[in-house]
Amino acid sequence: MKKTFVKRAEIIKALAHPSRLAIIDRLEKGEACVCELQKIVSADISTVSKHLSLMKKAGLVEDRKEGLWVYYRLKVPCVIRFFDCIDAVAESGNDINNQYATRNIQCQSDEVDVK
Amino acid sequence: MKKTFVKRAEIIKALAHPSRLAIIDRLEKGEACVCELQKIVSADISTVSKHLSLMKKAGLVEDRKEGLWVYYRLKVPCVIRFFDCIDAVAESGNDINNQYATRNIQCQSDEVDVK
DNA sequence: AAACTACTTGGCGAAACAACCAACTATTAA
DNA sequence: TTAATAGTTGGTTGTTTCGCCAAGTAGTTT
Repeated sequence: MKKTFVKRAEIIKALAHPSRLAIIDRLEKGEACVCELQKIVSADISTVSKHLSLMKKAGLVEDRKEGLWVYYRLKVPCVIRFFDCIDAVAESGNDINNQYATRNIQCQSDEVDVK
Repeated sequence: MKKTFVKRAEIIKALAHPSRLAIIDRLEKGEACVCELQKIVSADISTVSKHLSLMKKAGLVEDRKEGLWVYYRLKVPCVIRFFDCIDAVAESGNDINNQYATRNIQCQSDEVDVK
């Protein structure tokens, strides 16, 4: 398995959780302390902390300590842009006549499977 | 937890595996039968089949049967574009002095250059 | 100093995931 | 009809992930 795919999967896995996506969504607006993020995902603070250290390890966020608080922020904000595409996947879920004129596949769209 | 995040996580999870990323990479070039994809990921064909049905369930791919073969293709090709960003995360991984001026958001880091 | 707050880490049980093998369906070929 | 090929599905086993609790660290306040 090519190393690139392993590395990519590692990072994508760090995105693949509702709470972590909610955290990222919040961080798009700027940095936040763990205590604030906890309120957003409403889980135990230790759980939130683990989500954050996982994302930090993956390179998605960085942190900064100030007094009693630890502030997290997005490290590579481009991830946000991706959600439009992900939402498009979600949308296409029920769309049977979904044609992607884009190069993609020279598929005969009459073969679209019916669920 | 907002429903959007759950749905997004479901789709992103379907991307979060090296073999599945390798498959998507291949499908960018056009549809392929399971037998071809198996060669690429070199796993048992049943394993590959399960990866595919998982991605199909998530709405990432569609299939088409022809004779003895089942051809899979990307359903929403935009996912491919995301990998540039993911690779940027990978690149930034060891960069300790990666400052996004606190607010990090307005930064044009979307332009972060890869490879 | 002790008490308090914000956070991290270790550990545990439950659930989800991954990969294989075996058995099955479906189509084609002999 | 029998055999062969392509793929899917069920079952098992081992691994990873998740979320909580309990305990620990590190600053802050009194």
